[in-house]
This record gives sequence, C-alpha cells and structure tokens, in this order.
Amino acid sequence: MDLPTADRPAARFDVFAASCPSRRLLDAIGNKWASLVIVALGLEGPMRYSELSTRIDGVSQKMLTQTLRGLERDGLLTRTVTPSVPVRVDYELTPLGLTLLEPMRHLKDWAETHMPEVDASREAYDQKDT
Amino acid sequence: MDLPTADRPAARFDVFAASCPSRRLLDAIGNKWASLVIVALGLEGPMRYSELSTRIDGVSQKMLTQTLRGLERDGLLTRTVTPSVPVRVDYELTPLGLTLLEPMRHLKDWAETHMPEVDASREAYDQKDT
DNA sequence: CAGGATCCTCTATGATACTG
DNA sequence: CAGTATCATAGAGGATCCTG
Repeated sequence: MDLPTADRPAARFDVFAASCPSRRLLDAIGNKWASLVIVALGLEGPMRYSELSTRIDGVSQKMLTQTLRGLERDGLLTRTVTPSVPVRVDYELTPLGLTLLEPMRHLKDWAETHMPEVDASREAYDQKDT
Repeated sequence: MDLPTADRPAARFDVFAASCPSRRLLDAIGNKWASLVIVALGLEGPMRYSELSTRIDGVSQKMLTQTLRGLERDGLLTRTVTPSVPVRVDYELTPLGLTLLEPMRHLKDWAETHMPEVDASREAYDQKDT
C-alpha cells in the first residue's frame, strides 16, 4: 500500500496505542453480533438473511444488516444476491473469515471451561457488598 | 438482569441463546479496556493504578476504575491496597486471569497476521461506493 | 496516589413503518 | 424476502471537581 515509513518503526504492534490494529480488531469481532454471525456461518456454512435472523436470537433487523455490512466490508464474508422473485441473499465466510474461527474457538473453549469460576467469583464478590 | 432462575448450566452451550455464558464472556473481555488491562498485566506483571493509567493510552479514570472493578469481580485480577502514606494499590492477574492470556494471544496473532487484509478489503469496499 | 461523585454528551441499539 | 429510513432512548464513556 502506501504506508509512510513514519508509522512503521515506533508503532509496530503496541496494543496500548490508540492507533493499533488490535483495537480495530475489537471493533470487528468484539461486539456480540459480529462474533455470533461469524460463528454461525462457521458452524453451518452459508446462510440466508432470514436464517441468520432466526438463528441469532435477539438480534434486531437493523443490527443484523449493519453487522453483515461491516463484516463484508472487512472481507470476512461475502454477500451474494440472487435476483429471483422474492430476492434471495446468501452470506458466506470468506477464506479470511474462516481463519477467524480458530482463535474464536479458543475463546469459546476458555469460556466453557472457566465461566463457572467467573460466576462463582462474581457471586462471592457481590456477597461481600450486600 | 432479566434472568429468573437461569443459574443452571442449562442447555449446553448455545452461543446463539441470549443466556449463554459466551455472551457474558464478551462483556468481560469484549470491550477494549478490559482486554487491554489483561494484556498489560499479563505482559508486565503487577502494576499500580497509575502505571496502568499511563500505560493504557486514552483510558479515562472512570473507565479504568470501572474496568478494574469488573475484572476483580470476575476473579481475573486481584486488587491489593497498601496503606502507606500515599496509598498504593497494585493489580495483578489471578491464575484464572493468566489462563485468559493464551486465547487472547491467538486473537492478537490473528490481528497481526490478517489486519492488513482487512484494511485492504475495507479500502476496496469503500472505493466502490465513491 | 487512587479513586468517588457528578454532569453531560454522544453513540449504539431497538422499535416501527415503508419498499423493490 | 431482504432490506432502507426514521425516530427515540438507554447507557457507555468522557470531563471535571473533590477526598481519604
């Protein structure tokens, strides 16, 4: 691209700098809808808009659309329109999007393994203050 | 706060259900401040409040405190007060908090590896619409 | 030093109504 | 079916002042 050499040296990957790519990663997958979409498509392959809508419980139409557009922009999924009578739109993870599944799985594993501990800790913490 | 009796581990782990622990994981580490605190403490060991404040660029006092309390409640870090003349408070990851470092590293790796692709995709996407 | 308490401003998100 | 457009609002998050 056209990155000036200026922001290469000092910047590298400093998660603590506001300009770090890592921060933008959180924008991409840090919100629940985005991650849920990724996981849904990862687990079940291509899905239609309505399928995603049903599958991901609680998401509003606006948020779903907005999330999908964002992920498409990021190159994590593709949007395919089939101009049939009732329009049909399919969403599918790109190869890039698929690579996200791995790290996500690790997080998922962590959650499944340790959330009970977190819950216990929360209870204990809240107890003190009661 | 609308969980009546949903304390049970309940129906396995359906990420798509609103009650799934996975969703709460996002609350815990999905926001940037929390993840940055975890990473900071993970990389540099115990830190004082002021150190964290300086290290994590851009965080407000309110957010830092709020984040730290949340992580403490979740059992991911400990808060140790030393009642010296100017009070001294140290934050340190718990063993549980340390286990989070692994999955976080995977995410970090992904970001460092693929963010350029994401950036390229964004540029291309935005181009079309111009 | 390490916050607590306030006030205030956006932004994210939901609900609703309309359309190709 | 798969959105777009609009309106409305809770709450995240920042700025500021104060204290043990």
